[in-house]
Amino acid sequence: MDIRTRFAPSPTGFMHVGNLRTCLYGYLFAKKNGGTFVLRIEDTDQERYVEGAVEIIYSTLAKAGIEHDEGPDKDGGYGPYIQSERKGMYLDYAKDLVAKGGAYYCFCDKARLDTLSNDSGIKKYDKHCASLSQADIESKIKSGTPYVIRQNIRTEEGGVSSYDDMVFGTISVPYSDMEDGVLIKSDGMPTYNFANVVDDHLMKITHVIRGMEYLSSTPKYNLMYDAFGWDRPLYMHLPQIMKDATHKLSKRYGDANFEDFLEKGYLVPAIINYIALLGWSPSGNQEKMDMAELTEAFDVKGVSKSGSIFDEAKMRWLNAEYIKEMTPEQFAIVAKPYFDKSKVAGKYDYVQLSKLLTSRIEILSDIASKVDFLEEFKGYDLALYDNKKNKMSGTVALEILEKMLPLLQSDNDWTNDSMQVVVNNFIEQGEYKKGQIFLALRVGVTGSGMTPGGATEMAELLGKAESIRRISESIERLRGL
RNA sequence: GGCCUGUUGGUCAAGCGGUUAAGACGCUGCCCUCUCACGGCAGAAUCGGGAGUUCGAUUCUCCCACGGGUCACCA
Repeated sequence: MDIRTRFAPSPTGFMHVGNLRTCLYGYLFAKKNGGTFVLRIEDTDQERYVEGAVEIIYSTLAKAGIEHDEGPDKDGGYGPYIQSERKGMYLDYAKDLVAKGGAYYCFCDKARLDTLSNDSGIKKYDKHCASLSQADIESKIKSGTPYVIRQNIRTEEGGVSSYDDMVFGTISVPYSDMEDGVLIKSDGMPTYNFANVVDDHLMKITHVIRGMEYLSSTPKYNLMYDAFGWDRPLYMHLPQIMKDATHKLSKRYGDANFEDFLEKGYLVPAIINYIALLGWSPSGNQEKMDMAELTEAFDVKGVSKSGSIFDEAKMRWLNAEYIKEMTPEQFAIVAKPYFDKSKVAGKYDYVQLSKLLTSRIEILSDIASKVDFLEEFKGYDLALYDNKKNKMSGTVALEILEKMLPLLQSDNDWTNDSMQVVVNNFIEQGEYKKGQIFLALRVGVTGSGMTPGGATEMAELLGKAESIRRISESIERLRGL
């Protein structure tokens, strides 16, 4: 059997990571099994439609590296792939279902429906119109009475609708607990429940992979497949991604969108890798995996039943892992926008900076805080020279800097290596300890207690002229102590 | 409230009747080291509760508690 999965988002805004994960699993499952991954846009709800949301769906998939085999832009023979373009067909299917006894016309108006609430305020349709005579139905339709088409759950037969979910196992819901839901709205449009079943069948979807909010309504959908005489698909329901123990990650928090993470400086492979691990665990111990590895490793057996809390700290770690394996040149390219926004914008060689940053940055937006000090030399705290362990103080630093200045001035290469030679020669004179010398130099040149690299690396970065100028300035300030 | 469903360290999780209850993130300490990182090593920390079944339960059954989902002419 040719496996076909689909991702069927509604164009209602940004791509939430929960949706992305559902999409990812559908993609991985299809690719793992040599199947087809279909993209279908479910835009039957005009009220929730958001301008530009469809473009976001395309761009997200493209950026994420999830390539669909069929979709609105890739006809595979099962189109159209946009639900609103399919709207003409649903009514006929609904009528067919009525003919087969799986649905019926309902003419109840809102006023009557409102009277159906039970003691706890929960209403359930009472099948009032299920028993209408054929003549009644025809005359009401002829007279233009608005109607909907409802699913006909054969509650009178008793029974239970069950199916085997790929992750949750057997799910059973008694007919008596189901309601005759609306399939076709009074405007002739299908509801999600109906369109979904019809579309999945027509598109020959074999495995329906979606969030677990559909877990308990799936038996109802299966009854529709049965009534149509269609084969039921297999289902893989996914646990939720939570913000904390009691709240699921939602769009309301605004920080759970794929785009937001990109802006914060997360790398696409890291985001994909992390969300793949949320709710699924590979059989081995390897956690860092690219798309190809994920595809190879993906297995329903590893999908968990319980919801998982989104842990940004772990995603940061993964992101850092991806950054660490980049070359300075590669890093400089993705980091450029962040360098440009920092105080060092345009003043330093980004590749040089990148050499120091790849092992010290977790996400790209950390860049500014790591490099801004380069431009914040003036007025630094002279107490930075104090260090008990090295018996260091401003006084000793002054001596060291005064003696080092001429030595450094004679170094014309001004590379990390050349300066190492100069400094090592000075160390060998035995007058000061290595730690004291480097501390004096590092602070004297950077004005910072913590730098992303050693003293000579920083000096190389700043350039000879600027470094000498700064050392001189530091000497002046230290003399004033 | 009815129905569906879940519950292993702070977090992600492995486990599938007998284990010293993996691994990862985070955290703490040590080593490396001119600071910061990286890297290496070590450590603390977990089976929601109660009944059963069993020679033996984290694993099986039931009940309870606590979460989550669902109950629209939204998807």
